[in-house]
Amino acid sequence: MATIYDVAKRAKVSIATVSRVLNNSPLVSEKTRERVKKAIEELNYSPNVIASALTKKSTLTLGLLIPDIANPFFAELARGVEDASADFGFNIIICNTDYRSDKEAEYIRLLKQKSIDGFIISTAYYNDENVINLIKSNTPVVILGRDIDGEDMVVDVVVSDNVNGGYIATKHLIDLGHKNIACLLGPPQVKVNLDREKGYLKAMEEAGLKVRPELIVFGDFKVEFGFKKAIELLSLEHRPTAFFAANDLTAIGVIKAARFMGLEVPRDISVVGYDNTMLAEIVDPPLTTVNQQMRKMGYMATEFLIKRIKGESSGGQRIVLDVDLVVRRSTSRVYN
Amino acid sequence: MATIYDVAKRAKVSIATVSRVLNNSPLVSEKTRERVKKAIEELNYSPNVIASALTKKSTLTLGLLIPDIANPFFAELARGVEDASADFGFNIIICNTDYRSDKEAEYIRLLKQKSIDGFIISTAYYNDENVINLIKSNTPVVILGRDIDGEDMVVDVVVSDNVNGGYIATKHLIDLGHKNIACLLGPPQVKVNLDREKGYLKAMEEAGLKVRPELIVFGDFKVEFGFKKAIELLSLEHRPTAFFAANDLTAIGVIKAARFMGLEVPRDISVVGYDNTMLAEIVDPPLTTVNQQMRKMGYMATEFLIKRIKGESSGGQRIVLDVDLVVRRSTSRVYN
DNA sequence: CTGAAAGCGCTAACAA
DNA sequence: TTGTTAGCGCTTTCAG
Repeated sequence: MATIYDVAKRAKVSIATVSRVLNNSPLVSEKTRERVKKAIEELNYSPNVIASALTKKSTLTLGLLIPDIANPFFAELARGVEDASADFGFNIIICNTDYRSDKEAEYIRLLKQKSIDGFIISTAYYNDENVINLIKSNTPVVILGRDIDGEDMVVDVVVSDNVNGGYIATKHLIDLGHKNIACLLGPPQVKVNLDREKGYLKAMEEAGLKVRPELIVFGDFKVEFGFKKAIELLSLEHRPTAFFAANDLTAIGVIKAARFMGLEVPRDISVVGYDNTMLAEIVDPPLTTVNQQMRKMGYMATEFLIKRIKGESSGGQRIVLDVDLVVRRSTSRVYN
Repeated sequence: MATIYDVAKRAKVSIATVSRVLNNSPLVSEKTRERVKKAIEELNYSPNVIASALTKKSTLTLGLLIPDIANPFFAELARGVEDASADFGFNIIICNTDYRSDKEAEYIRLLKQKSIDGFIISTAYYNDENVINLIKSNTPVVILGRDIDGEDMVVDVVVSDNVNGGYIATKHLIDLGHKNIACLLGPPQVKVNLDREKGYLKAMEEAGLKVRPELIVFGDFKVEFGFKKAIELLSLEHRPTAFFAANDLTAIGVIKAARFMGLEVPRDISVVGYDNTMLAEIVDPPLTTVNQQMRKMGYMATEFLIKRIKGESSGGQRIVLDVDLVVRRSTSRVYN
C-alpha cells in the first residue's frame, strides 16, 4: 500500500503538502494541488485513517449499542443509523448487549480503546450508570429511543412521543366502544413504558373509565410474554375485550393467545401493538399499531451526534418525534 | 486518558516493559509484571488500539457487508457474526449495500483505509468483481451464505446445502401428493437460487413429475414479488396446488395472494418457505420452511476469518451446513 | 530480564 | 506557498 511519502516523492513535494491537499487546505497552489492529485491517482493511494486518527483523534466511526440486532425494532433503528453514518462519511460498529449491563460496560470500554468518535445508545435502562459515566467523561453520546434524566449533562436525546403513543392507541380502543382494556408493557426500567402507561391512563381517565390495576402488567417485550399474560387475563371472570401492547411482538403473543383460546381477533378481542415493524403487516390479522418512524429516529440521532462531533452543535438537545396510529384489522367495534 | 508512559513512570520501568506485560511476553520477571499490573490498575489504564494498530497492523475489527440489516435473514446472520466477534475480542462494522455494487465498492475502500483485519461478505452476486479483487489483494475474506468460484483464490466459504434445501422442500410437497408445484426464486445472479432450483428439479424428476417451465420464476426475495407472481400463477387455467418459495418473505407474499383470491392455505394451496426466520412462526398459518441455521453460519464464518487472521488457518475452506425442514401448518395433503 | 531508540503513517506548528 | 520537524501511543529490534 502506497503511503504519503510515495505520493510526495512522485509529486516532488513534501509530505506536508500532500497532507494539505488531502485535507483540502487552501494553502496550496492550484498547480501543485493538481500535481499531487495526479500522483495520488496514479498510485491509487488512499490515506490510512488509523495513522491520522493518532493525531487528529478522529476515526470517523461511531459505536451503536443496542440490545439485539435480530429484533426488528432495533434492526430498523440500526438501519437509520447506518444510513446517516454513510451519508456523512462515518462507519458504525454494532454491539448487542442483550439487555446486560456488564456487556454494555465491556463494549463501552472496548470502543473507547478504539477511539471511536461517539456513541449512539439505545440500550439503556433509565439512568443507567455506565451511560451516565460515559457522558460525564465528555464523550459525545446520543440516546436513541430511550430516555435519560439529562439535567446536568450534555447529551442529545431522540425519542418519540410515548405518552401520546399510549394515548392514541388506547383512545382508538375506547372510541370503538371498549371499556375493559388491558395494557401489556415492557420492563418498567425502560422509561418509554412508563410513558406509554401514562398515555393509557390519560385516555382512560379522560373517558371516565375506571382503571383496573390487574389489567396493567409489565413484562419483557417478547411474544411469549404477550401469550402467557393474555391467556391469564382472558381467563379472568370479567375479562378484557381489548389489549394495548407496548410492542408488536407482545401484541402478536396476544393474538396467538386469543386464537389458542378459541377467540377471534378482532371479533372477540381487539389488539393494538406498538412500533409498526414489518411484523405488523405480516401477522394475521394485520395489526393495528402505533407507528414510531424508527429509521427516522436512527437517522436523526446520528445526524445530531455527528454535528456534535464536528463541533457544529454543543449537544443537550431533546427531540421528540411524532407518532401516529396505523389502523389495520386487529381492532374493531365491540358489541356487548 | 493515561498512556503507556504514565504506567511506566508509576511502575518505575520503561515503556518497553509495560508493552511486554500488555502483550503477555514471557520476558518479564514475575515481580516487575506485578508492579506494572498494579500501576495499570491504579491508573485505570487501557491501551490505545489505534496506536498499536499503527505498528501491529491489527485493529481487532472486522467488516460485515450485507444487503440490508432490516431484512431478518441478514439480521440473523449479523447476530451470529457479532456473537463470534465478541467471543474472540473483535468488533464488527456493519455496511448495508442494498444490493448495489457501487456501494459495495465504496465500503470496501473505506474499510481498507481503516485497516480492518478482515471482511465477512454476504452480499455478493456470484463472482462479483469487487470481491474477487479484494480477495486477490490478499485481504482475509470469508464469503457467507453466498457462493463464489474460488478456484485460484484463498477464501473461505460458509454456505448451507441449498441444493438439498430445494430438494427437501419440494420432496415434502410431492410426498403430500402435489404434482403442480411452482418455484419462486430470488435473483439468478445469486447462486443459491440456482442451487435451490437444482434441488427442486431433482425432486421433481425423481418423482417422475413433469416440470412446467412457466412455474419456475426468478424474482427478488420480496413479499411483493411472491404476492404478484402467485396471483399470476393462480390465475392460470391449470394452476399449481403448491408453492416452493426461496425465502420466507416471498412465501408470505404467496399466502397473502392466496387469501386475496379467496383461497385457503393449506386447504387449497400449500406453501413452503426458506430460511426459517422469525416471520415463519408469526405468519398465519405458520409457515413450513427450510431451516438454515443463520446464526450458526454467521458464527462459523467469523470463527474461520479470525483463525485466518491469526494465522491459525491458511484459508480456502468450504463449509456446507446442513439444512432441515420445519413442518408447520402451511402445507397439507392434496385431495383431487 | 530490561531499556533506548527507531519507526508505524499522518498532522500541525513553526520556519522559511 | 511550501518544507522541516516534532509528536500521536505503541511495538519491536538491538544492546546491555
